Amino acid sequence: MPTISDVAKLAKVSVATVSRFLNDSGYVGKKSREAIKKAIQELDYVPSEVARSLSTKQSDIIGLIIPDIKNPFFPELARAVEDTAFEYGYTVILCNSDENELKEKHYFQTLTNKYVAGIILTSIFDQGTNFKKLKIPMVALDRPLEINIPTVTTNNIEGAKLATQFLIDKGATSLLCVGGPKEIRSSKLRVEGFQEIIKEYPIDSHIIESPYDFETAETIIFDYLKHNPTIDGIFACSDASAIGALKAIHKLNLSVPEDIQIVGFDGIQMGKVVSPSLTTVAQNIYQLGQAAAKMLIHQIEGKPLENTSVCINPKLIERETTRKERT
Amino acid sequence: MPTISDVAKLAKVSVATVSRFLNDSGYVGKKSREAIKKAIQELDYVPSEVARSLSTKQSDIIGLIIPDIKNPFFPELARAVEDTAFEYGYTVILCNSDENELKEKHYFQTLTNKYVAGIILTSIFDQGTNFKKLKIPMVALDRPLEINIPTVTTNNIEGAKLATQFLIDKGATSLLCVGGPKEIRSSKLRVEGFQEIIKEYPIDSHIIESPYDFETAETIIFDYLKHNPTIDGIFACSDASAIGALKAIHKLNLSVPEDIQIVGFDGIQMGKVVSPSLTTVAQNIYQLGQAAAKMLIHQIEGKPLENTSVCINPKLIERETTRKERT
DNA sequence: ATGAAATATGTAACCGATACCATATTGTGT
DNA sequence: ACACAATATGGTATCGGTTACATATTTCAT
Repeated sequence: MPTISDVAKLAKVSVATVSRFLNDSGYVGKKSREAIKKAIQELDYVPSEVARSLSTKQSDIIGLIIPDIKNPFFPELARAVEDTAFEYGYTVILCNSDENELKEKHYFQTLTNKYVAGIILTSIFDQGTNFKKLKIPMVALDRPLEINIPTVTTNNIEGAKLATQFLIDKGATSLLCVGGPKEIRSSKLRVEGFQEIIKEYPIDSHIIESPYDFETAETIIFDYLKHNPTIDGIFACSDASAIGALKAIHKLNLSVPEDIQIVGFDGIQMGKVVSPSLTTVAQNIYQLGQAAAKMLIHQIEGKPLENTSVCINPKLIERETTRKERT
Repeated sequence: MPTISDVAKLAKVSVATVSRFLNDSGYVGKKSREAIKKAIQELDYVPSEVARSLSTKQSDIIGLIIPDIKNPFFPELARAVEDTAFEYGYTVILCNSDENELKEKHYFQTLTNKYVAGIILTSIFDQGTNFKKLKIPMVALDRPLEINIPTVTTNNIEGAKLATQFLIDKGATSLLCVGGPKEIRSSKLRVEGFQEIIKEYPIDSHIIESPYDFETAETIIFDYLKHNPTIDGIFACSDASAIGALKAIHKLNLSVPEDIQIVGFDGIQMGKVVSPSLTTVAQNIYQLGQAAAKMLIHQIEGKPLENTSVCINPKLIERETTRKERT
């Protein structure tokens, strides 16, 4: 691999001049410019990122910390982040935190030690104190944090309202809201949205909590429905629990949407594929990731942020777990 | 951030001694050892990976090049790789190649420029010449390459045989094999396995090709089935196309498994969730990723590889797209 | 013509490690 | 006690860039 001094030698200039040329900093004469261009071409020279990082204390790596790439929500997000990073010449390190605070801290340590340019974080912990110390550009994704860093989220309240209103419009009269783990703020907001609509109607409503995975959700919902047979509409705060609900209802020998209607939240691929296919409040996951990556890169490159936080409106996708007509 | 020389100063030794201590190379006296330990503790010192990389021309980063993390097969794989990397103190850069040769090359360039310790590659291209030049530790994952590098794959032929035999045992008499894109070697092998079983039976068989995504698969299979109504068993070389098949059959107003039985290949999550749930040849995806990562790290750390290639046997999971009893 | 400003370029310190080489000290066999 | 090996440690070049500073040349207004 050729180095900057190889280029300098071939172009008969100093390394400083080559460096100035590469970074477009300071003056470089026309002749030198040409000579350097030729030398770079000839040697097939690419500057060493590592050396550059050591010198500038900044690499072209972005850290992406998410709970678990296996969770169907995150692949698309990761893809969006990687695509955007790629477009701007950055590279992505993938970190699965498992929502484990220690692991998350460890990643912070590792990433800063690599002089990453920035971090995109989907976390339930309020790492406030940690961040401040680091002062690396950062964007919170999907789940708003307490501390004041730029954030990209879906409009959770609005989405929940959409879903709840839709269920009511389709004739549901006794609603169950399946919330996610209470540590997750976005889930809390979705429950809030649900409540806001509910309080405007003289309607029977229930709220339960369940983790975001189908198996557990299925069990919990199964039990709850068994003891509450009046329920005829479910708003699940995640598609995963919606799918769990679907299975639970099947097991109870009830049918969807005739006996119980379901609206999920997230818009993961799987929702298309289950049957009946899932009516859901779809987040624009790709857009979320893209927005976060762009915001981060803007920060990194010192461009002013027009918005310190972005809130993307979700869209209700009507599929088969809700009725076609108002009953 | 404290540096090695801060530690040296505090411990009243030279940086060389600290370095020797850190890397356990060369002699370090007992007194120095203690002093250094204390200094490190006190300063909360962590060696700079970047500086180390520059010096040794090797980082603790592993590059993972896959076609697309959105493809449901890869999240679990990526997770396995990341987990294993984490366990051994490595970090993973995620690269989505989109099976685009240029993009893949670009990633190779970027990764080597970062002095990555090794690369795990799922590619259809035979980058032989590129690799040789780089001579970075490398492992081919899932899709065997022509060139001779360590490889981790599922036993595709065996899996296909399992599936085909199973369909025949369950009474299918006219089989359709839905292969993947012909550039993908694993898909070719699955078709081969299919053929090997078929030729032992006096059975009607068809082979078609379809990309690995449901929408397209659905269309292609729909058309094919319409013109070939005798078909009563489908072996799809991917779960994605199996799910496509499922939908196509529904559209034709036929039922699964009564009219047509289906066996997929891959064992992705989604297969559990569709209804009827998918009988499939499940790859042990996590194990694949883990094995690949371990092999790579062994190479990196100069440990001898006991096997230059690992072939993991898949397992047939019987669910609802095949009949319970032989007809 | 002249001095200030703008342009052009080179030297060398620095980023934070590693590792080669030289030197000093200790241990061991005879 | 002496030679020689083993142990312990430090100095410093090096990895491949960036950048502050010094110096040289050109441009240009007055």
